[in-house]
Amino acid sequence: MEPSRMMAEQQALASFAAIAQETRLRIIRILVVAGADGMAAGTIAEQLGGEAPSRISFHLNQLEQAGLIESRRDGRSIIYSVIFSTLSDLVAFLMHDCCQGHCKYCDRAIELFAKCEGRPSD
Amino acid sequence: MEPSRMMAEQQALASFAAIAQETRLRIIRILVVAGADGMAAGTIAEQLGGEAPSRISFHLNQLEQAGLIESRRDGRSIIYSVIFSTLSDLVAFLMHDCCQGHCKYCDRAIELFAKCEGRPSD
DNA sequence: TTATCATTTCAATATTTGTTGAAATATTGA
DNA sequence: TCAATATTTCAACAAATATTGAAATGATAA
Repeated sequence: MEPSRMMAEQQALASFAAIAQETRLRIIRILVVAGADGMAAGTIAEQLGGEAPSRISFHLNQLEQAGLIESRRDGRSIIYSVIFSTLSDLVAFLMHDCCQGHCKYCDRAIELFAKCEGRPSD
Repeated sequence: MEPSRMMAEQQALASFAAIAQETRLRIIRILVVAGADGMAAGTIAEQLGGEAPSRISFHLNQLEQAGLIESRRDGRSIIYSVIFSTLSDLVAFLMHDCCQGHCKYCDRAIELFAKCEGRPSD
């Protein structure tokens, strides 16, 4: 993969920092399951066991700043959803760090992974 | 992949925190290139541009605590090397978070990636 | 047109993480 | 043994991150 298609290091660092936190990793997992529909902030908080709203809001904001999730308003609620391409780029970045791009298995694995992006098996 | 073969969440959190730092990410990359031979702490510090030894030592320790690298003494030097299996498990963990394991592409990608572990193309 | 609901923002505080320089430890060679 | 080398450990400090509760914002419904 050419460097131009690789996630920038600063973006990768921000993404790793974002998911290196228990609550935020749980949020990502919840949103991956929710898929393209996304989920309201309040529903996420509920699934997390009713934590303080300001706390959830703080972590949602961290994830959004890192480019891992995005939000839209729907009536009173704010709906968050995961940005699969960022997650996918992050996996590819980590793979390349691991094998330094001189392994045919990784290139093929990245190629396959790019076809996924959270969609169910087809 | 069965949950039993999956990296534990706490291990994943520790690994993400470890690589979510510029100096440490650079160390990982240097050590991936160094491969199985590893590299002495001083040589790593040199490649990083001659930072304070205590600082490098601090970050090497963080990476070792997270299970991403290991060390052995060789004379006066301490040689660090990357633990490819941890890196590889981390990629697999992130992939599963992304697609929740219901995607055939990911399963195949993980299978391929497991064959790599930093070895050059063969 | 006010009350309520969903969420964010803010300020205070607590906690964790990173940096620095000096001193300690371990190994080797003179 | 003594000096030099390689690295870690420690204590002090600085900076970044997380939590809390209260107040502010924005949307809807009575």
